[in-house]
Amino acid sequence: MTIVLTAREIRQSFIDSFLEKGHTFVPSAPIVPHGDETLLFTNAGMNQFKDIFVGLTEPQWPRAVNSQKCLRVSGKHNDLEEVGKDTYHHTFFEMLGNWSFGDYFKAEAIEWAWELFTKVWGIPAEKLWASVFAGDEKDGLPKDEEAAQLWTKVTPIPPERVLGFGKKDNFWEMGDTGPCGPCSEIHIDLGPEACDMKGVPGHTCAVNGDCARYIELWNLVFIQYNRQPGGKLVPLSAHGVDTGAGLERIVAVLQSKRSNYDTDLFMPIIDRTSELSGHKYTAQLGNRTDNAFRVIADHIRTLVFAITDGATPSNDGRGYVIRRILRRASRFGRELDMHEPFLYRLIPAVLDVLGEAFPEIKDRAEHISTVVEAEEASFGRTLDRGLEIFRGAADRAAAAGEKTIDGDDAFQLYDTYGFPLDLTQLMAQERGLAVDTDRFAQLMDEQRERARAAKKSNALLANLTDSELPTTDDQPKYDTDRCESTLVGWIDPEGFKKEGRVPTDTEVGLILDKTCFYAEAGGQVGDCGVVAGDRSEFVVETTMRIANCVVHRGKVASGSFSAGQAVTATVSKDRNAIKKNHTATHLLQWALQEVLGKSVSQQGSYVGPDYLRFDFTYPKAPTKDELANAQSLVRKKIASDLPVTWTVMAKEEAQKLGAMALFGEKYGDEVRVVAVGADGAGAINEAFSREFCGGTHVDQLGSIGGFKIIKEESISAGVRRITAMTGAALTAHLEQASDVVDQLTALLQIPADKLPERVTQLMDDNKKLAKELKTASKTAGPDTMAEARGLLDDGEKIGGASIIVGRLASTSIERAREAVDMLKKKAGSAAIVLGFEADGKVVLLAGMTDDLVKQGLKAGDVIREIAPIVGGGGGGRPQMAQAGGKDPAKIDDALGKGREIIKTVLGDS
RNA sequence: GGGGCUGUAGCUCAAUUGGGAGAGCGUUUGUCUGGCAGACAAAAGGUCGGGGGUUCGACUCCCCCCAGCUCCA
Repeated sequence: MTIVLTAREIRQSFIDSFLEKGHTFVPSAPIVPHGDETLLFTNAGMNQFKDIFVGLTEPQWPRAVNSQKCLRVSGKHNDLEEVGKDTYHHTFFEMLGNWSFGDYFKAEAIEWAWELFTKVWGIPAEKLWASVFAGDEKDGLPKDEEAAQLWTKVTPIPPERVLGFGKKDNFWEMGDTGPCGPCSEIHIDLGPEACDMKGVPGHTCAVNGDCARYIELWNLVFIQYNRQPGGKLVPLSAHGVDTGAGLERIVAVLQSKRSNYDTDLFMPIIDRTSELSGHKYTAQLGNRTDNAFRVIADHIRTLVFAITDGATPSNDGRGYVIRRILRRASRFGRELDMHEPFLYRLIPAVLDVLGEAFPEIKDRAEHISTVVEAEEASFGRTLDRGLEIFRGAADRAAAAGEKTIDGDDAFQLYDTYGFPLDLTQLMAQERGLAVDTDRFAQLMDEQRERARAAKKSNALLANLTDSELPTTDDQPKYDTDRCESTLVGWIDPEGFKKEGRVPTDTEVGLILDKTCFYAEAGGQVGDCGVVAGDRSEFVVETTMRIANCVVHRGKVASGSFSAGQAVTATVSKDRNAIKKNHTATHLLQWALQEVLGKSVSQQGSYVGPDYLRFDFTYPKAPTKDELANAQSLVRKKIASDLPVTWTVMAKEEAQKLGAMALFGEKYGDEVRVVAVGADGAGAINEAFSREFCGGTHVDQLGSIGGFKIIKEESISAGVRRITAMTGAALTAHLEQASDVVDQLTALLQIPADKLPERVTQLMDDNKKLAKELKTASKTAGPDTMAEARGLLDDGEKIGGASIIVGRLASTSIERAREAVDMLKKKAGSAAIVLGFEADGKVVLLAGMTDDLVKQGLKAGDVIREIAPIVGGGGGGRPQMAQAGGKDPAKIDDALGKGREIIKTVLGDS
């Protein structure tokens, strides 16, 4: 009898078996790579080791083993569209891997992989096949004979089951440049019955033969080359091993399941979906509802992990990818007749499956749920609006007698209103219409092209893939803001350099052997300041870190620089303000947790010289009182003037002390802990606030000076942002505010505390007066109505129509218009042109009753003719038109002309 | 980073080529019915997102900014 291992046991046995072989377990890096803007999400096990393979940094361990959380939703590896259609594509998956950094190579990698498969997991050896790289002429690479021979030497596999394949299958590259090498894969033969291409003409089951009978289980990559920007391959001196085995697939094989979705990694989620929707999952491919089950199960896993690690749905970057995945899942929920938010109700099922291996998702459960539910609701609104617009487009197509909906309409629906194309097609189909998808695709390409054309790269850092950057000693940043150092080299758009000179006015990134500048990290901005040589000066605008190298970015202000030169690095005075803000940020987080509870956890922060910003998870808006309490707690601590200390300790130890870490941030084995309220590193357990933090801080809380929350707002569902100020910036801010108050009290001659009341009263009074004025002006002043009646009495007649043309005393446009209306009513049939002067300008009004309009006499025409006479222009509708002008002396001329036109038109008819 | 759309009464939205800021719902008051549901009538409620510009005149046209939605990267 065979024992079926659970996914949890399989993951653990992989790790254990490599621990026994001298590997160090390295926990999964966050799925959202915080420091790396070139990568949206962690998409391969090797991401966190990239710097090691590229040679930017030294490995901490010769061998490592891990289970990496991976997301494949964008860029080179994008599996989003494939999910659900088959049994094995996922957006989120775990990659099991063992690693050698210049340590063991092909022989051990092959032998240990075989041992794990056949001995530990008991996969029958006769079902396994191996593949090796068969060489590539274009790259001038020979067949990987070494690997081919090792297979038969270190494992009992017969030579006929070791096959060679080309670059596509057996040469692995991370990107266009960088470390790469041939790889060797282990495939399993699941037997003829597993083939899903039976009956396809010309199909024969084979390794890499596209059917489900032979599937790849493990990829062993032998890193031995570096691909340079021109495409040239250079052998690496230090070899490495990078292996990757998708946990989901391994679990399916070991649990004898046809599909990854049938394993205990997915079934609990699918079962829950089934409960919620009332639909049954039948594990069929090509079935609409089963497809939906798979998509939903896959996507909710992705959402849980991405949101835990700090991504949040938004309209650009990572957040946008998250939003799209959520919407896709929500959309597929409709296939299962779920129209209300449901995804958030699947989260507990995901926690049950993966919460033990990745405890961080449990800690964030409430936050994930808030975010997901809010976003589902928002998508519901988007769909509703889209439905309206779709109706319009479909009606238009139907009215024009078309059988297809315009590609432009479908695109607009998608591009502007976020209405999915497949939904548009589905709904079109229901109305017997098709969608012009060719046109849609064309518009999509145009949009892509526009975006590409607008893209500009960060030129300074464009060519660093190959550079071996020196390590900078930046320990002085914690002790001093001025230090002596030596210029090691610099980075310009061509890459890292140490030969030649950097002349005046050039923008580069200087690299020193030692620096007191703080490189941007953990929310704290990079320092600015000056790097000075004997007769030269470099102004540092910001400081950043690439691997272990600190780059001072800025411009040569005078003289020139060359490598080897002695320099003095001086950090700007802003540093003091930054320190105050950073320590205050820690106090704020502590105070918020005191007041709002433990659901407050840091989501991000900004610490600059002018102000600080702290983003944290919290499901609703804190009340005024809660904010005031938090603020007062912070101030009390500042007044207490307790000391701030820091120390470096093992990560486990720090965690035991309860030090707070940023969710989704990656930390090394040794961490720096900043403790507030402890006197010296030995007393760190006495501190009331302990945080993992590499930033710079004040020594005593008292020096922060003051603290004030300036603003509290929501930045997305479940995430709040507090902006606050300290020190000199706060003083300046308050100074400015108090100046305004002083001016107002002087102006209104009342005490400051009465200001709001008085201003409200003034506003009310003003409104009242404006209204009174409006009614008063109807009765006061010249009696426009009477004047108008006078004009009517004096007016001549043509046919039955009164011709009323005349000048009024200065009045308002409104009253004059009312007079025109009155005249029309009174005369029954009338052609009216009135003019008057107001504020040195001219206003002309014309009005025609409908019967005259029918005869061709239009107010607009008349007004357009006569307006130029008073130096203006005008227009309007046939019944009523209006003009303005600058020359009051010509009013009578204009009126005369108006009379003439009216007579001409009416006389002719 | 680059496009598209939207911003008008408490809410949902109208306003022809630039020329009277409106509707429905809601609110308040009054009337009707024994009370409620409701019906009828009246009223209140607007920096037309903000700032420039063009024009005699801008909700409307142009430019900039802000906010929301949405697509591409």
